[in-house]
Amino acid sequence: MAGRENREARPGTRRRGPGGKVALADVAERAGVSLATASRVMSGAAYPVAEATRERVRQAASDLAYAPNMIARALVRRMTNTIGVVIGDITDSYFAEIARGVEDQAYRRDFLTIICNTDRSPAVENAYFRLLLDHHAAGIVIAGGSFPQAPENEAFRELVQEASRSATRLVVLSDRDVEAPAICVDDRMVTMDLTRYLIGLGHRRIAYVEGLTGLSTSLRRGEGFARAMAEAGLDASLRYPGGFGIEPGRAAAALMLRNELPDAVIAASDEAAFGVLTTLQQGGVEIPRQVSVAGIDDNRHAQLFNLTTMRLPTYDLGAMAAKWVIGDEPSAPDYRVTLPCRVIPRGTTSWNASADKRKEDLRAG
Amino acid sequence: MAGRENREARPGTRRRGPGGKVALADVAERAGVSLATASRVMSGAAYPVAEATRERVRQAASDLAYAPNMIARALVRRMTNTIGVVIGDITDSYFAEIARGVEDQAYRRDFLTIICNTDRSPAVENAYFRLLLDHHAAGIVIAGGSFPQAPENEAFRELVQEASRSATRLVVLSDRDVEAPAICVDDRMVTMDLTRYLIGLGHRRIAYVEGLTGLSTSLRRGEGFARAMAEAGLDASLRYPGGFGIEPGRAAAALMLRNELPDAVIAASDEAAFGVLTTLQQGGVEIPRQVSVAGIDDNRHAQLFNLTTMRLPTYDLGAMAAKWVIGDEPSAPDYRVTLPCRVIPRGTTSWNASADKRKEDLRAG
DNA sequence: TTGTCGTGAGTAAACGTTTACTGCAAGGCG
DNA sequence: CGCCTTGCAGTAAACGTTTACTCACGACAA
Repeated sequence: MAGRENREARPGTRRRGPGGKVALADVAERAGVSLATASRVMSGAAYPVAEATRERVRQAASDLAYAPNMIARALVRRMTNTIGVVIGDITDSYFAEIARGVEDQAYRRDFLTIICNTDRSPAVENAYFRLLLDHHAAGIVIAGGSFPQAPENEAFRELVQEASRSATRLVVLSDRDVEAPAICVDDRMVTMDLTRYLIGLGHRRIAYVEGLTGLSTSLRRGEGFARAMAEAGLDASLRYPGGFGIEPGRAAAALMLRNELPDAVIAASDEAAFGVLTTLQQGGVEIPRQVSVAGIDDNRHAQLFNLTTMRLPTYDLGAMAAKWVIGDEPSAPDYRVTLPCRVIPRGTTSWNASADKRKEDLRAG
Repeated sequence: MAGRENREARPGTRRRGPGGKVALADVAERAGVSLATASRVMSGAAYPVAEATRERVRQAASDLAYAPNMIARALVRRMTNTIGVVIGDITDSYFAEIARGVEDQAYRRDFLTIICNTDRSPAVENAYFRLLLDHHAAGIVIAGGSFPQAPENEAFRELVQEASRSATRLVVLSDRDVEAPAICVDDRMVTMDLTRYLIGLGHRRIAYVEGLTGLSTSLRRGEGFARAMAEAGLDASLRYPGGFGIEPGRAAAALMLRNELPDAVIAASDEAAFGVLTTLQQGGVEIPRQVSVAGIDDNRHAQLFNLTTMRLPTYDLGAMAAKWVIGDEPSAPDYRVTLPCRVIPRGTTSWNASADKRKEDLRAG
């Protein structure tokens, strides 16, 4: 018994290779158990191993500073401990918040978060989708809206099919019209509620600065604005081509300054609203006395500008997606959640003074 | 010859498994070549393969829609096609820009970018470092500064050692005082140049809003401020405890409003400068007539606030790091680059009117 | 004719885990 | 006393590539 603690190398056993990395075989050898037993202890599998043996293996692993090779594990499990997040641009705080939501959940379970910036190119989106599938990511979170007209949509659909056949879980954070779990916001409702809020403040002549042209999100937000205006019997034709960045907001505001000012402006994003806000101010317009301005997002800087905005649950979108990907519930192909949003009233919007006049006119008339 | 196109299965050959995934063996079989040859064609290795054979394999791969299993490849290559980026918080535009720089380069070579938010916790930083090492990332980019006092520094140092023994390349984007390639900015020079610029504008009483307490970057920036003030014979004691966010800027400005206003304020980050700026304005101070304000970073919103700031090459920091990680040059253990920064003068700083008076006083006196 | 070389292709051994089987005691039961 | 569980642990076959060797074959010089 004594002196035979270390058996000679079995086939499969191996001392530390040239890389110097200690492998599970080294741990097994030191603990005097088989590779299988060592694996069962280290991988935390629910498998009957005597407590004494378990402890011996743990000790050996700790002595040797054993670090499991995740790649080898991934090979047999057919799955890496990674979650891919496909977004427009990490530099955009909207996407950054989503990514952060994913990452926080991922970190808790020792998952790694892969960021994929597409710059809203459907081709790049597909390329990344493929890359993540090839990487055997545990999950893929696709966060951008789609371009209903894009020719790449067909390929995208095929990739979704392929994903559903594989073990990697797909979540979509915007209505992509594909068979995949979706965690969304009701974009139509977002602008409807915001528009109603402004109408409620007495504004009648409301301008809308559109989102990025062709994007599904933009389309739906535009619809929401139109519908809310229509239900109040107002004219929804005061629209400006836009985008989600600062510049489009600036350009729209510059146009407004040349004509009769609107009572209020809704921009499809906070950034665009910042552009509108600063440009109007530079043009001598007092906000909110003359014009109310509202954005969508409630990003970190909205508070700084004291901007009224629609708060979007960006972080939660990401966090929920990650939770489902990592979670143990069985796959739910018809999983679909809509998260609520709400108006955050701040200083860039106020009661429309001229509305008082209108009311009086009505009363008098 | 005819009818024998498909040889029977050799050992190692295998039809599509339950996962339905086509493997290289399937391609080899269809092309009527060995696994090795198929591998040599698909992996693009520089190895003599006849053009006809090469084409046959390519065709087979394309017919079967073969997608190589990156995990298996990674196992034998002992390296995944991933780059880890360890940052404070992706939601902070400073880090987002760095991450974007990395990702752009990574994407070009089909590398995946892993984002690791530490929230500036040395413990989390180490945990992620370990995780990335275990993941056999091709490279690790560490972007945050260090806390010279942190007890975790010892473990960090050991991880650096381990990294240097492994094949994964480590780059540090801030002076971490470890044996690793570094791509940095001279933080001392950053504040020195900015302070000199303000002194050049005639400001004498200059306040400094510090960065996050204890962080090496903050310490060096503080030193730079002090040195520039000293060399001009000015008092550098007007310092406010700070941080890199908006709130610390606000708090510092609130304090300033209670006492004699400074001629100018330098904040250790743009965000803090935004806080200073808006709070001073809300307090009735005219910028830049009464007080000049400058930040550090030149982030996306600096332009919106018309903020004078020091432009930091954040994107390039990330891009260069990624290039080196992916690049083919042999490892350069003493690789060390310092990137230049420059002042971006904007509207929040101006010539100090009272300096004219001083000058006249001097002339008269 | 024989030895040498270059070219193109195949064999099989890694890479480091996980896990489906198999095996062996010990204990319960008829 | 034989048989069937049950609890632990070991054997070996995957997982899907890459790559160090080996080999066959034709050309070419000696």
